[in-house]
Amino acid sequence: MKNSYDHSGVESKWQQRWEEEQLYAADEDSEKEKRYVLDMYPYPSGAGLHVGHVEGYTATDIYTRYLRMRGYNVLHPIGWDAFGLPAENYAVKTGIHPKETTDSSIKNFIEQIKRLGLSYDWSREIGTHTPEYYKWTQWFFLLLYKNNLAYKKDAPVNWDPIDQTVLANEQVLADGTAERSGAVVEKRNMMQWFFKITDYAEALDADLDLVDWPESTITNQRNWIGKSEGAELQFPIVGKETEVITVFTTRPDTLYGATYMVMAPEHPLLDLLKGDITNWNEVAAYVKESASKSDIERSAEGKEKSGVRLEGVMAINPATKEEIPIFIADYVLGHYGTGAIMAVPAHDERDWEFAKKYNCAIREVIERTDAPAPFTGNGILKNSGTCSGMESLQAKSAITEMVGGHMKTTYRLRDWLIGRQRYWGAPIPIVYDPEGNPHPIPEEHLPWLLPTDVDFEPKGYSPLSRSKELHARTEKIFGTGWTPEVDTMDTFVCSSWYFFRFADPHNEQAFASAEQIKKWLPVDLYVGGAEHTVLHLLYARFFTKVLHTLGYISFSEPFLKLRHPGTILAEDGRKMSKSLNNVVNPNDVVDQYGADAVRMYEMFMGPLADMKPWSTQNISGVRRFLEKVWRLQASVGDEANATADSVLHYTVKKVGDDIESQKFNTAISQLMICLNALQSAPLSRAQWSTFIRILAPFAPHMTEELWEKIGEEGSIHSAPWPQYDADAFAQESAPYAVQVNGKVRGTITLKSGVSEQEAIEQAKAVSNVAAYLNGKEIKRTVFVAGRLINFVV
RNA sequence: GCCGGGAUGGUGAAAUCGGUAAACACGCGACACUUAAAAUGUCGUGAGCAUUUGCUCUUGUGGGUUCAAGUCCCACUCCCGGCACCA
Repeated sequence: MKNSYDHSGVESKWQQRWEEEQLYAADEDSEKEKRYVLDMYPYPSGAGLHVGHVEGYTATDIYTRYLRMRGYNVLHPIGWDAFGLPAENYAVKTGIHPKETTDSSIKNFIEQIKRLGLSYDWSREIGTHTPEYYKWTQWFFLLLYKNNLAYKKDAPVNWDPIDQTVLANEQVLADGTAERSGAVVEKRNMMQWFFKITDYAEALDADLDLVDWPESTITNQRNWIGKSEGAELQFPIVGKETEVITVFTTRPDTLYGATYMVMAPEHPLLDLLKGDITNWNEVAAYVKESASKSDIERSAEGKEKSGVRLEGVMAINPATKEEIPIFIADYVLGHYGTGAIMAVPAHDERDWEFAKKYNCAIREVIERTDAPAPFTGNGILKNSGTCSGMESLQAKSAITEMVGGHMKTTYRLRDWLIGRQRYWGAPIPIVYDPEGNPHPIPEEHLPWLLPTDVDFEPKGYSPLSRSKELHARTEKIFGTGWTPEVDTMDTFVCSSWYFFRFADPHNEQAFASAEQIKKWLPVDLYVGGAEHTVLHLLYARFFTKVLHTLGYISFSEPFLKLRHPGTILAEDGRKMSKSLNNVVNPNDVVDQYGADAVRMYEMFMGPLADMKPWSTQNISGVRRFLEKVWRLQASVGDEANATADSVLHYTVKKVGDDIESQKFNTAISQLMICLNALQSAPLSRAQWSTFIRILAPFAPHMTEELWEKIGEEGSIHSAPWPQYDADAFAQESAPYAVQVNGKVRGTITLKSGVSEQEAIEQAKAVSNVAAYLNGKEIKRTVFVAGRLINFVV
């Protein structure tokens, strides 16, 4: 077609030239103000890029290109989250080494990304599976280990029977299935490596106040951390001088209503009381049964609670001095609070239910008017000794103090299990002496290489244990009888610090130099999927806070501003999936419509954060817009299009503002409005130059070609963003709505400086309005400058 | 159950501070160009009534505040995401 725009020729021409010129490399020596714009680096899957990647990457690319034109020194890097299970599972099936599949997937990703014209600084590319990178992942492990933030513990853990590895709590969904494999997770007791993220629970919660993140992401993280303020109280045990039961409660004000106690079946005190418990067989059986169940299984069995009373032992309510019975029940969780509770059946639904079933005493200690029990609200205390008559909120600290307890904050967050019984990950840099004690591998032996002489078949224990090379290496360096740690690290460890590496990707002395970190970090804008709310985004914050406390960095939050692109659904409104055969492949649409059109379409679909369905029909609208732009170059001459000038100035402002707030859909609308205006008459070279420059971040290839065609030197993407003149679009006159009783009855055009009186005068004269006002008394007149006049009759 | 977000034409959506709802597109219809089609261009397009200038209704449902509500308040329905025996 003669008139139409040849996207493939133009796009490949410029992609090649940009690469040769390293046009998008961040400038280390520049004095210009920095900006760090980051995409969540992808897992390089065999399936290649999907349209969801394109959405987020285009958003940051537009923003990045805009910032460069505005004179910022921008860091916009990309890399690969390259360790992980899909490649390893593929290796199990085919025998092809994961490194091979990963590297070929990366190659494919690079090709696809380059075809989209994304302006990454390729000189900073990283891959977490390279020894140069995982050397520092291991260094981070040792840093945490040396600072008592990494420990090994025999603990009940989540076991994924399909992927044959343990998982972090964050990788198990609410329904008890594994986030990755979909398998129902089993509970196992295993010796495992943990990071002590709980040390940072308070900071992780509090510092969410410091960041500009989506509200839902902040709340979800808060929920996960689960901060809860209450009190720790001690209940003596009858006949025991040394032992007490410590409980955590958010309602110390209801202490007088505590008529029994419940401990988790795994509570350590149980062993000490063993000799006094007369029904030990029954108790032991219950403990054994509940130990075999995961938390999910415990709660999945419905709200029907079970428990066993410890016969022969009693506790003492420290407020009433009454002797009260003790139960064990699996609705009390061993890992939360102190693993024991005081039960207040009158004012807690769970305790109420349990008390009804096991015939426990129920005593109301809060005044209330309505009958149905239990009452969980606040109110005036009763039956509470000297505290009766107090307001329950005030009584919290008073009662706590009275019985010698203390106020206490607890968190739901648990430590991060980082060991994996799989091959394709960074080896944990630990060796064991012949007695089995762990020792950190000295830094000079890093990177501690992932051995290659292993079969990948998961057999319920780590494939690295089958590596002869790894064992030989360990003995050679550390001595006979020494053995290597054979678990590898969760890939989320690799991604917890990658954004630091981009600042200084080739440094061999440090994970990144202090100067380069200071120059580039923190990240100014971070864009990526919302599915990482309690995974990557929590872990990366944890690592950052550790570096902060240890004095490596001066800031405590890694990502100042975060945005999530919404899911792109298939044309049928369902999720894209291979099995539904409704996946849109970016390659195909780029072939057909060009990268510029695909980029602009994805931005034009709707607000970045919204879930939106793909529409092949709508992409042709954007393509049509680009063709109109292409044809407009024929109308460029010496004379300006006078009628379009104010629109053009306004568009410069609007597009700039919208890019800064990531409202790309309305920016594109405005560009369309502007084009429609420019088409009305021939336009000047200056107008054309302005228009293609503000279009450049969206359609980088076509605008670069047009820039060259008007004989401009250098790249349009290095050209300055145009200035606008606010006077040019200041309205000399504005249309006013004329309302009678709030209903529009006519419109008039008034000069911008019009007086209220004159406006009212003219409004009354509008014939349709006059008819409505005829013979009626005007009770009130409302005048809103630039908008409307409203007569109330 | 609790927390967060949302619901606007046939479709994707827009609407600074409460101020003419539906911008910009898609689709559809008519016309122009063409032997014809495609492409392109012009006009029209929330619903209904009247068709001439107009009138009535309309932003999930029901109330309220206000001269004026998509926007603020109260109650509810449904959808999406998260958490869920967390004491």
